Amino acid sequence: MQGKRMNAEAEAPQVCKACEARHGGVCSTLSVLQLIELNRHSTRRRVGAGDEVIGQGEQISTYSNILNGVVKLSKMMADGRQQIVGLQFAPDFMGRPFLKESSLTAEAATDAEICAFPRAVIDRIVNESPDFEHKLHTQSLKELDEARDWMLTLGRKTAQEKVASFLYLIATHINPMEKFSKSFDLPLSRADIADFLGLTIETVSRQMTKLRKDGVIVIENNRHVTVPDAHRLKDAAGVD
Amino acid sequence: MQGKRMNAEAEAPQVCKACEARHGGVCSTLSVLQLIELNRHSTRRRVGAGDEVIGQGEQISTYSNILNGVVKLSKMMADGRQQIVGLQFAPDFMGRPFLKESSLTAEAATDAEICAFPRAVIDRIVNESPDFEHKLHTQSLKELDEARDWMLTLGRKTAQEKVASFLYLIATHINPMEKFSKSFDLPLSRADIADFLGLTIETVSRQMTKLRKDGVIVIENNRHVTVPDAHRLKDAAGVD
DNA sequence: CGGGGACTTGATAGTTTTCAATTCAAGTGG
DNA sequence: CCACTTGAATTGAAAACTATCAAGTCCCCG
Repeated sequence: MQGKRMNAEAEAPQVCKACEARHGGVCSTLSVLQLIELNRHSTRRRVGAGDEVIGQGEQISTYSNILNGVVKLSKMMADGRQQIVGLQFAPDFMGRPFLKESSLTAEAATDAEICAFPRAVIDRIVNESPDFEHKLHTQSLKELDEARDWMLTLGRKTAQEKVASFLYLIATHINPMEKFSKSFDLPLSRADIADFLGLTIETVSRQMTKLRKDGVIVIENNRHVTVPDAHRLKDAAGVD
Repeated sequence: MQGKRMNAEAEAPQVCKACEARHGGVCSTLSVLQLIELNRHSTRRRVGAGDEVIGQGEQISTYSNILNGVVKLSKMMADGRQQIVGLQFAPDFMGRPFLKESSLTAEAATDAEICAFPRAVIDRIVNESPDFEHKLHTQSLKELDEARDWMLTLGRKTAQEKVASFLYLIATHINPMEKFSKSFDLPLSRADIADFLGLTIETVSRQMTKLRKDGVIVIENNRHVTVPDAHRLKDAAGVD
């Protein structure tokens, strides 16, 4: 211990030690040395709800980890119609490896904190470290599974089931510590929920009201939702 | 040359040499030795239209390469509603790495040929060969991009645009040699198209008729489609 | 040539959207 | 502290789109 400075005993950067993304995030596969290297180039950043992290068609210059908050990924058509194609929660990795240009827009849905890395550094680590690519691959596959689940929701469910599916998704993702949160603030506005479900604001509102009147959920202040019975919500969502 | 038999000069298996999947498929990253090893355990198989390759909820015991034909990936709800969440063309790799159970059904849409590998062999090669995992990762990302594009179609496009989008997708994927095929046989029945677009058979039929009457497409014998002007189809699909 | 599945077409019903008005909550400034 | 403004959300009525139900037609195949 006396001043020995072997590489193997180097310490992880202070900010990483306390970082939510290390537990389950992509950084968890990195060696202490890689962590130090990556940390040297990373910038922790706070973004406000509504801020754009990257725009559809822009050059991809950085990737990021989400430390807390919710980020929405969306696509827009030429005439303005919009579809949210994914939500990302801590400790998700954000960015599309191996592509120069982003095919979607990433925008903070809530206030959020992210840890941003220059593209070049990540690309190098991917080449050097198979474990790191494996971790990214695993997350890509998870996102693909989620996207396909959502395709079933978009294509085949009724408005009622769609809204219930959305609430179920949030209840199961908003708090990484819980399997199902019985009470939570919605991270999305009615307009965003509509864009996620392929509905209009009015239809979302009507179906929320119906779920409330049916006793499946309790709503306070428009944004706070309580779910007395997870099974009833799951049934309403049409989930097996 | 005189009878030298060094490993580096071993020959790729005869079947692999002629294999479509080697050109652009995952096998293209393998060394000759790995190819020999993989080939020892692979079985080439012909499946008829409608045959199930793997079922939702089943154990995943094999992965496969598609050599020719089209395979549809679909999800079903408890009450029978169904959604096709992806189409795979040669030389796509089929299977969900790192998961024991399939979350979807893979079924041949047309007669097809596939090259099947036992799960264990692939899993080992993934561990040994970072290039192979990289190739799988790349394909996963491509599928994720396609899934998200389709989410926009499912959530925000009209029936007319959906059908045009489907035809555009087929025209750009049915023949790996062409960027856009002006004439092709539809690999899916009207029922399958409906399940892919989140519509009913009748609506698909009506929109096909409308596109035909508008001169965007020519239909012969129900299954054969000709597209006189790719731009008109693209516009009808609402693609930027 | 007949049977049967796949596809089309028509009429009607149902769901979701659109348009419009209203309520609500939270700030802002007098 | 109370109007007033503003943006978000709810509610209502009418319109539009897609699904459903019900015949037909076409085409492949024996």
